[in-house]
Amino acid sequence: MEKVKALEKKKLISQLTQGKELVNQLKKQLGPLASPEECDLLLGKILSTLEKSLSILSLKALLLDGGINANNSTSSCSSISFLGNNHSPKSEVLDSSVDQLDKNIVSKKRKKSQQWTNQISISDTGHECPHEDGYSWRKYGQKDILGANHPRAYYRCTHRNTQGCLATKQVQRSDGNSSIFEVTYKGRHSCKVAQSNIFSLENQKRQKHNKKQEQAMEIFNSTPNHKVENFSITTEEEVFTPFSFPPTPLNLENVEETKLFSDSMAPFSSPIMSELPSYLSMLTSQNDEFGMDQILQSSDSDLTELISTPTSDSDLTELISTPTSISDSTFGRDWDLSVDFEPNVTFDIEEFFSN
DNA sequence: ACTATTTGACCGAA
DNA sequence: TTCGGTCAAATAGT
Repeated sequence: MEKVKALEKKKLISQLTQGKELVNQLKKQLGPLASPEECDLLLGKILSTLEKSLSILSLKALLLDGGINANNSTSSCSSISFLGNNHSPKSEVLDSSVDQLDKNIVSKKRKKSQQWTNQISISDTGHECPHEDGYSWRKYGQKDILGANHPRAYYRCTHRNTQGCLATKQVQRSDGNSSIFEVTYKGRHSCKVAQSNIFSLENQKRQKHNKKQEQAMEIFNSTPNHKVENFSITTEEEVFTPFSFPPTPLNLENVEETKLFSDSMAPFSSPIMSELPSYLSMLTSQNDEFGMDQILQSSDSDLTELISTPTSDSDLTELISTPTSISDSTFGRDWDLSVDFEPNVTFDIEEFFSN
């Protein structure tokens, strides 16, 4: 356990140092010759760094709290936010999720909620609609939120009436960075139409990605000093499935949906898949403790690149900030990291690591 | 005509 | 009473 603590501390320091360095770079970028693209890139990296740091801290707090229970089969999920401050309106959503878990613990008689809450922050860096996620949404309301600079828009699945799909989402521009949209998903899609939409969206993304790589290779090869002989185009598997385990079955009752994603979709393919928890990337470095080294084959740095580095202004930068339920027997055992993070946890860092 | 969005009203929780 | 979430009539777009 001591080893793990040292590793955590080292990782945390490394992440924070990296963050500091990136802020310095950004500071330089913000001069008269500032490049918006470069600033966007740096901001994404900074956010990712902070996110990972907080992941480490949150997981540690969670572990201290005895939050992970590998045998627990609860479907309760929640979110963690790294982008807002304590007064951010979305923290209310998070708090409610935590409350919900607490209530579930206190009263086991109560039926467990079928609802899951998720948050994905999307940096709107380019031409793609920041809200485009393959699903078909219908806006049903907008509200000015106290303390927030931007109103919150409420969407529900278009197929609510026709198919009874109860999925909803909330979209709000980030207070700190208005180019970032904070998207909170609530409820699962039960509609069938959405799945084909997502699949087609994913295919478009993959095609774009491959095209970019081909272009990059051409440019690279045309550079005299950078001739590449074995430039292997990364396979879709490598690009889109940084984790080697099947996607999260958010609703075990909804086998069809789960199967579809398992068979054909990558973890980051949809809102559902995008909720792969950032703290899992951190777990990869602790996999000896969790026995996950056979499961999580991607390195931490790989993940950082995959998650936080936009390859062009048309790429969506999905800052995955939401741990959610992971329950899948494909792991060789029944894993369930259905955990709730308290985003507003405060603690003494020295005390934190001295435990 | 049909569908989507806007926006003030309403409701429930805190 | 306040505030976030939803409803539903009005409006806009096709």
